[in-house]
Amino acid sequence: MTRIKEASTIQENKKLVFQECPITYVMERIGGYWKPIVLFNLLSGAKRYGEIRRAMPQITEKVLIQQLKQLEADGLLLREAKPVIPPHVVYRLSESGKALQPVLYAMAVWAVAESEQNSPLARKDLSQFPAIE
Amino acid sequence: MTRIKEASTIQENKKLVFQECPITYVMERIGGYWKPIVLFNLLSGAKRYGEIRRAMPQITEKVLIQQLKQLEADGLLLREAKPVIPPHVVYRLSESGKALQPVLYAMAVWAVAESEQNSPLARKDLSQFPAIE
DNA sequence: GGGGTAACCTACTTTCGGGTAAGTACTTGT
DNA sequence: ACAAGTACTTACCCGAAAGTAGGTTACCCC
Repeated sequence: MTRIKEASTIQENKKLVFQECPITYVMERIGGYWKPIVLFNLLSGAKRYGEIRRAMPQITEKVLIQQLKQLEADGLLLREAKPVIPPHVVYRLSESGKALQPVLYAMAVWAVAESEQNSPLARKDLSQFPAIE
Repeated sequence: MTRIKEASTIQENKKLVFQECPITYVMERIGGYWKPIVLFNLLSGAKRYGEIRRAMPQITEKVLIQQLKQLEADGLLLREAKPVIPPHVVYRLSESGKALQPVLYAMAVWAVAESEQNSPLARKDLSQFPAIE
């Protein structure tokens, strides 16, 4: 008699757990590789699309747009487009996005401490970590 | 004359940017959906494999093991296995892992504030957020 | 000697994110 | 008349991640 695995209710469980684990909530909103990096780039102030792209040469245009759209739909940043030619689009953090500053700062502190341990050459400092506004 | 897109050097760029953006460093080590959640569950202390699994019914066994292995290989947690039958395996945060406590705490603070805004019903408090040890 | 238990492992399949490359609309500059 | 700039969009493809389902070991208990 082969028993059946109890893993089939995972999709149900997911919904319940959102109410339990705060980190799960965070991952649903800013999870993934790129979103925190985009948010970090906007911490220092509103930027045009092209500025963001040049600040992140690692990401492809397609994925950048996609991440920006998702972050906008998720209420983490605001898109302001002036109807001119050539287009002029500015992205800025929403209030929810600004509220992530402590999270990103804590990440940066950890990153600096860790990379110092691993390779003392790559020493950095946080003196000019973006504040808000 | 069709010009060639300048996106072909993305793999090269990625390496360079690690030295520039601290958030990128963080994403390389704890990026992805599950890793922060696993780390959060270990913040309150060492746990057996089965405890972690029961604490995270959303994740499949396969993926949980995989994430634990990756976190171990990445030096974020330590695995201690007692050679008994049935097996007895304990996972605990390494020093690097413990150093993530402020990051996870900042995330939890944000999550609580945000979920209060969105649905005042889901009110939570952080009074028993895991300290370390 | 059959069932329970703990911490896995393996094979298979589907899904999804991401990479590459190119095109578009409209204007300004030469 | 052509290139350049701006903010995208589209199509195609690929590999990695994740889900599903089963198996394994070796002991203990009844």
